[in-house]
Amino acid sequence: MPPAPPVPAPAAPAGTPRRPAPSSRRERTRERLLDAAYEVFAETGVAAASVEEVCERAGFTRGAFYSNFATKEELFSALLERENGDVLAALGERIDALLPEGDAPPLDESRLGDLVLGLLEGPSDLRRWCLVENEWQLVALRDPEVGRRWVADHDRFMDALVPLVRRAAERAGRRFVLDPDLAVRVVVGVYREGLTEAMLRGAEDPARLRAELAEVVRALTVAA
Amino acid sequence: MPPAPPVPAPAAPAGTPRRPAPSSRRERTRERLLDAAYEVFAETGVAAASVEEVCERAGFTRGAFYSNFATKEELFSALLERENGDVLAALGERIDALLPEGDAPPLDESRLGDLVLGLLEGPSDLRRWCLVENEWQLVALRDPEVGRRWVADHDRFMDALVPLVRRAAERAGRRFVLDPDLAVRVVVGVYREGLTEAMLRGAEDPARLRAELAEVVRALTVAA
DNA sequence: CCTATCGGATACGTTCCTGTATCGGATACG
DNA sequence: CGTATCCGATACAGGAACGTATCCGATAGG
Repeated sequence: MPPAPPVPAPAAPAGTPRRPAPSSRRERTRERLLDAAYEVFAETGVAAASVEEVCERAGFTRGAFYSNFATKEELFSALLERENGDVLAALGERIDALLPEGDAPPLDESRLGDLVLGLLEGPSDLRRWCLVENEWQLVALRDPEVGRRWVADHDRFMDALVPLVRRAAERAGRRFVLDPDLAVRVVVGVYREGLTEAMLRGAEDPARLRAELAEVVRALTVAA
Repeated sequence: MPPAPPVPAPAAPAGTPRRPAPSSRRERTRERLLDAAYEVFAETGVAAASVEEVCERAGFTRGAFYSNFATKEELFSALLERENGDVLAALGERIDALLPEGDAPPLDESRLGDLVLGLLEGPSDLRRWCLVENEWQLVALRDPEVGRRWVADHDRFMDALVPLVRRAAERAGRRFVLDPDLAVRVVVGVYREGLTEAMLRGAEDPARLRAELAEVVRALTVAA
């Protein structure tokens, strides 16, 4: 059997229109392995996933994998690095889009929920990202090494988010009645919790979540 | 080799002083298998845990396991049932303890954080329970069957908690400025998040968490 | 005390996955 | 166009965990 026709890259499975296709051969296979890992890890979990399954999904054999990564954990780590980078980049873009430099018309209080959603709704495939992120957290809770990285990334995310939320609140003519840091954590927590609960209840309806977020933000702020 | 001396039950590993030791032989081994599963699942995760490891930890061979459970998933399910029952029972007891029938002296606002902690601080080994619960949620997100059970148990928990929190707030002379249901979810969310973050940051200090909870409760309520 | 049943131990065969060592086609470069 | 290097495919043990079939000591009932 000839070395398997290179499989014309599964037509970019409705994801990652953001990343430019890398040029070198090695990078391409790495990228395809990461794509496959993203799918498989989300479907079956990291621990239950076999290297074989990931390779098969990517259209490779294990030879390709062991030529690019030493272990499954290293693959997972690389995946997190890639996706986290994307999420932060997307967050930056959305910050610029939602709150442009020039002082635009002040925000309506009733649109705060939309604003929060607009900020947090990062990854294209929410379900996948939610699953992998939860898994990541669990791994971090067990492995101190991973734990440190989780903390670092989490801090980075918060550092990007908090000042933005303050600006948004100001522009909406509101002020948080809590430590802003804590307030952001509360809102993010509600968002995450609401998301997973929606997934579990099978409700694809984001309206409820938006309303709840708006209510929480309203409750945590007062007119400045 | 004689059928392995029954190993005098590992001296009840600092947990479950609550359950009375069951009498029949079968129940005892079941119980010991569940204890071991609790440990192993928390340490390595359900997926990564092998039936063998659990049996070994319990002082049995796989024969005992397959005589009591069909699959690892069934074992996990039984474990959840047992622990969830304990958590709910403990919650009920704490409700009675913290808010006895007769109208006691009204609560100080500043002690709300303690109250919340007192209510939520259920299981003796927080770390273990946190890990297993997270794992449970992940399994639920992937398996609709488990998902339904998660939702049911979650609702049951909330149904027990919400009226209590309302009473507590009343007795403290405060009123929620949100839908109480949502408010409780917010507080529980902050608690959970704070807990896992504390675990990840290695801070065993519950003072910070208590302060944050109190602040959130204060922000979400007004004097009645 | 004797016997029947139960429950856990033991001993298999099987399946799946891993990791390495080697081979051969593809790509880059002169 | 030819050659060297790279990189993924293939082949090969080895190991780990699974599930079952069977055995035998322990417990309960008479």
